Amino acid sequence: MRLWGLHKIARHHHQSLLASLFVNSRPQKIPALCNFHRNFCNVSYSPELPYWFRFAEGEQSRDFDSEDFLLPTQLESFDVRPPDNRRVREHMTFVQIEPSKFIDDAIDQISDVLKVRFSSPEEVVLSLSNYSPKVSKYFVDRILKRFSDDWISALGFFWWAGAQMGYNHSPDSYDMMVDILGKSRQFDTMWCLVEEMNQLGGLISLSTMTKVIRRLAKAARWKDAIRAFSDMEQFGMKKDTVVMNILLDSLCKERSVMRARDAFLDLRREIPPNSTSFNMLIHGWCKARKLKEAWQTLEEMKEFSFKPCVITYTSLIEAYCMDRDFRKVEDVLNEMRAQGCPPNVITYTIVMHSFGKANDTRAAFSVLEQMKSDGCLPDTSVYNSLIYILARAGQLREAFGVYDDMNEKGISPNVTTFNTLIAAACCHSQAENALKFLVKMDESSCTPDLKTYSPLLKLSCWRKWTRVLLYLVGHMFRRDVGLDLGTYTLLVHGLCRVGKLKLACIFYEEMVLKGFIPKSQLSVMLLEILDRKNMDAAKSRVQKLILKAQNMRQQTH
DNA sequence: TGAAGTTTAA
Repeated sequence: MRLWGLHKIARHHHQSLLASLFVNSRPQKIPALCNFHRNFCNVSYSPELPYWFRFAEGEQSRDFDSEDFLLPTQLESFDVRPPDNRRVREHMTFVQIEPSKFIDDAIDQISDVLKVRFSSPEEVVLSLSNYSPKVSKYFVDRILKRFSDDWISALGFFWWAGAQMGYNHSPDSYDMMVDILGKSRQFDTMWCLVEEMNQLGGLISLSTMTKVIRRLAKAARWKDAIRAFSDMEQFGMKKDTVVMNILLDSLCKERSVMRARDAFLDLRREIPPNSTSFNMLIHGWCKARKLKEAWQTLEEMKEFSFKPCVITYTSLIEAYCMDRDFRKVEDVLNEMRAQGCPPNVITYTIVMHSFGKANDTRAAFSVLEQMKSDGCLPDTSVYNSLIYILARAGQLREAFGVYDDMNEKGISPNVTTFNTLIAAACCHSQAENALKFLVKMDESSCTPDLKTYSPLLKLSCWRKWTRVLLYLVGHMFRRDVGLDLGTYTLLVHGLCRVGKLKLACIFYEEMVLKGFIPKSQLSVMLLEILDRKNMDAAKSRVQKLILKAQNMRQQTH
């Protein structure tokens, strides 16, 4: 039996967008794919509809052998280049060669090397020793971003690149590397790198320490986070209010207001707090739904002779909104006005949005009116919220209309705008519209993220549009959007449900190899189905992966 | 990501 996803593939034989999905399949072996290629070139281009989608739609009922596919993350060449889609769509069949293509090719070449699972960064350096592309900051940052959840490859590459003639890492790239190590909880290695930055001199900045502190707090290493702050002076940095606030904020955001408060009580004797310090704490209490403590902190704030501001009150309002306590919301709004501190766009957005969430569309709109009559100019977030509220109320057409409105009024959409639109369309099974927005997004300056794709992926699973699904995964890879645990889970689960077991296994395998630990429910489900279908080879392979995942779990705890 | 808001939950 052939191993999943391990076929060698030829480089560059197809230049077309969709054809890249099939790079791995050998046309002479699979007639359907030959037809595909021929059909593809003759498909008439309709500007409204992504052409690849039309094709995929016609194919929805046909199954194919997923053994003939590689995950796009394993493909050598996958021609969906981010900034250049307009030209691709005009010409449809061929991507023109750009000067930047050479850099992109070099990036791909190095990526191919890095995709192998190495057991140490040293091994990575060794494997890269035969390569000598021209290294630049752009180059390094692209690779680091792409491998941001694979610290071994990232670090090995980082060392290798730093050793190239005529190239020195920028402080920025160092910070990225520090962040990657922190994200994968390689704290010893992270500290070594920070030490190196210190020795080289002048590389450690506030942003470095911010990353260190936030990552430690996120990993529940609160004491270490506080220690990192206390030891900052040995890196030649001042412990001032700004940094203390970063510490407080990190602790608050990681669901540990109590610790933030303790640290605050401890530190405020040596470092004078400012109103930001108090606002952060109040926000922390609000997020933890400890309204009493929030109000207490507000009193303390006054004792320190800081006046509560819009931000202070807005945090409290948000907390009451989460409780759907709209009477209290009104009280705080009135208090704000009485204090000469009127609500702003953000305050109103929060209130409007939570009325929308509570399915009270009318109330939401009356907040919008109030906001306008108070002279607040609606911004992108307000429009985004409106789109969400309308879509939630089933008024999809109106929601899409808001998008047109924005463009007319010169308010630029952002990632969230597109994500909301795409999610709304998917939610109402309007795949075509969802994909249209994805294309529009490519034309705009917004870079998609995971949230852009997850509703689309979910829908493609549902509809059994395997090709669309694979296309999307390739699209993600090209834009350096990595799959996370949730997305892998969604894919494996969805694919199992519609009976695409081999493909589900491929994703499952990649998930484990990337170091994600699947929830046991997922593994059990996959095994059960494989068992029922008598897919013994697949089953034993999955069992091995489960063992591997269990070992990983033990290592991290 | 990071002083407050907009995307995601049966």
